[in-house]
Amino acid sequence: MAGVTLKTVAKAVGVSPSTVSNAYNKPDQLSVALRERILDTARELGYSGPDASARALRSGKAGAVGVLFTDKLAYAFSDPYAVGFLAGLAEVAEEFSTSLLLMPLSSTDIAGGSNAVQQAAIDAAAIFCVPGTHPALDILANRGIPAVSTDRGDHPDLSWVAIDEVEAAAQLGEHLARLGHRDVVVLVDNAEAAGGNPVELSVDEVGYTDCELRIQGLQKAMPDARLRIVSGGHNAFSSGRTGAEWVLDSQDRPTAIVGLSDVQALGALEAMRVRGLVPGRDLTLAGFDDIPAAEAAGLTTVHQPIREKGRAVGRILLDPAVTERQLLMPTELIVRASSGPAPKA
Amino acid sequence: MAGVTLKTVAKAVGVSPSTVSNAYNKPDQLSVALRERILDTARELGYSGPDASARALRSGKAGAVGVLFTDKLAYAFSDPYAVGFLAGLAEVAEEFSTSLLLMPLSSTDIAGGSNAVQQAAIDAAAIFCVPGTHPALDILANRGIPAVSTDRGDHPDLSWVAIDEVEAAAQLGEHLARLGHRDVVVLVDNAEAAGGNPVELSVDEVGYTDCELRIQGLQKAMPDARLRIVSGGHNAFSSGRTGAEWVLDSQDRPTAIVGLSDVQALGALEAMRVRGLVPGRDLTLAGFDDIPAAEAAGLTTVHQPIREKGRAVGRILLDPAVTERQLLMPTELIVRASSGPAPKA
DNA sequence: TCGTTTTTCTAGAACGATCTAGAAGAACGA
DNA sequence: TCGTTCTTCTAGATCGTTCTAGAAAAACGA
Repeated sequence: MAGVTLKTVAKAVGVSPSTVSNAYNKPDQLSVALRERILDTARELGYSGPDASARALRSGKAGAVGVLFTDKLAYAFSDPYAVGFLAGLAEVAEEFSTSLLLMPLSSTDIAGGSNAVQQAAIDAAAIFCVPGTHPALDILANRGIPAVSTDRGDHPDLSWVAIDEVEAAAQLGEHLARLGHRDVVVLVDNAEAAGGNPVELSVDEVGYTDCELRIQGLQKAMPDARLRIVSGGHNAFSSGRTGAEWVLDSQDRPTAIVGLSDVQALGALEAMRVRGLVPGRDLTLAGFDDIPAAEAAGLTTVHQPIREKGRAVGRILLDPAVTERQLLMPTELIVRASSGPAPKA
Repeated sequence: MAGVTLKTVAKAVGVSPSTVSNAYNKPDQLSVALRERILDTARELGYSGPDASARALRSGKAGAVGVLFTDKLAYAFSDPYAVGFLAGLAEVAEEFSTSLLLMPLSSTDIAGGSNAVQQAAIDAAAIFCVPGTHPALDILANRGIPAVSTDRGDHPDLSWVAIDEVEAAAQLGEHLARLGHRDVVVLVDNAEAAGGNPVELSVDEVGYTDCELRIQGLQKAMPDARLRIVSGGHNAFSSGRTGAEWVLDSQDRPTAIVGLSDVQALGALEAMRVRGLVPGRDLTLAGFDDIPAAEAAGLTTVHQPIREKGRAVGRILLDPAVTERQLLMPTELIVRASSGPAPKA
């Protein structure tokens, strides 16, 4: 059973290895009768088709697309937004009989040679919310692996499927400004704040391109407002709650809180609920992404077509017919009950 | 940049290919000075480390674990239960610097040689809710790839991390029986019912082992009850709704509906809501899995430690120190507002 | 009938690494 | 000084395929 290779089968049937290979890969290159004889013999010998690694080596195709997430892989699954992206990508991957390789991005061994991004046998890569400065991106570029990012990069030859972050956030900012808000706290994802101790950051410390741009958009739309940036940790429900708790319990409460992701905003919602604060009346709360739970919670947020984003990335990576390399997706401000007029001072 | 291999670097430095290989993989096999010289030269030449496929071929290690889901990969992401499993698995994979390979299981080309299960370069596989009869499992066995399933199989040497499906369902059945229910519809995942046309099935037609066992458990706990099995399609919110609609609009309404997954039960909840039916009062509704949304919806369900299940599978696959090959996880009946006494006839 | 095309199959060289065994030289102890 | 051990490095085989180029046989057209 072990050690059965193409050669073994070839010898057993009495043909050349090439022919056995063709029996699997190019059925029209040999007679039907011979092909069947080969496949039968293979079955008998317990040969289960050409070895994946060898095939990948020789043909230069791995049959897999890598997926890069920031931070912990396990974290990615806690955000329905990320999961939606994955679902869209998986749809296209499935269509092209390609597997998805989820790679851990543990920053510890990025410098050394033994990290997943180096090791991975992939034909292309989808980059989801990874800062443009991350070393893994250099490694990919170095390996010559085509990649599509969910952030617009600076390089004109970079591929991406993104939204106009600034404009999207500006829409939300205008909405808040119109409601009279001039004191806003923005909840962001930030690794340094991990461990349950919320911190206030300057714009430069944010780290993620998309977050920076969204903050820019808010500022642009509400130039007179005071914007404070707060992080309760990684992008997660609990971080949103922790961050919001810190803000709500401080002396200096804002009139509105904006979560740069819905999961964070929903965490903040929980913090408000515990304190008996009604969103939209006592304090305005808004999110970003428009995940399914946002609708149920009545959360004002910015909708982005996440699943379609995943599909588009997949198509750019896998479909040779698709030539468009940079795609801007539409966004839409969804106003729900969680936002209301700022209380008169 | 292209075509730079170990050999190129070796020639440039003036050493043998083996030494360059060692510079990457066995740093203690050569002097520090030489190693640095090699790595520097590699950087200069634009060599980005040993090729993944070649390494995999020669060393026999792919650095990836395959994940098999039933049905469409994209579907898997729509169930928080599946996502939770994935998150647990990812946690452990991350720990071992191993990637996760999500493989599409399109049943069409399983017979032919060109499917993902054949192609995939993986060291091991996690099998999530795949019927024991699925051809992909044979392929894996044939390839000699160790696998851990989330269903208890018949073979004593098969690895699994599972729950006692019969017992778990029996707990729920007892609860329903105690409430006086004797007419129950069970909503199941079934591909044949796809397309929005709900069907009633016999036990033999269900297909999924876990579903069959759960039905057995219900029957065992409520021997006098009439159990009807209905499917609205794949395991998803919409199928649960469709199936429930069909049941609710029929002449022959049951007093209780059990979704064999929470997403289906929540879909049924939606169907009830639209019809003005209050769960727990007009009709009892119960689910299975206890996903986060179940709590918010007040759904009676059977809790299973899904994330821990994922972790356990990961450890069996990756941690050589773990010798336990079969693990039974605990379950717990969670009674919430959606279940109540059956109306007196 | 004879050249030409088509079908069917093969030899042998890649693909890019890692492994096994062992050689050359340095370091060591007595 | 000599044998022994340790460090550092290398030659060459090997992993299991697929690819390129072309040969042999069969089918075809005039």
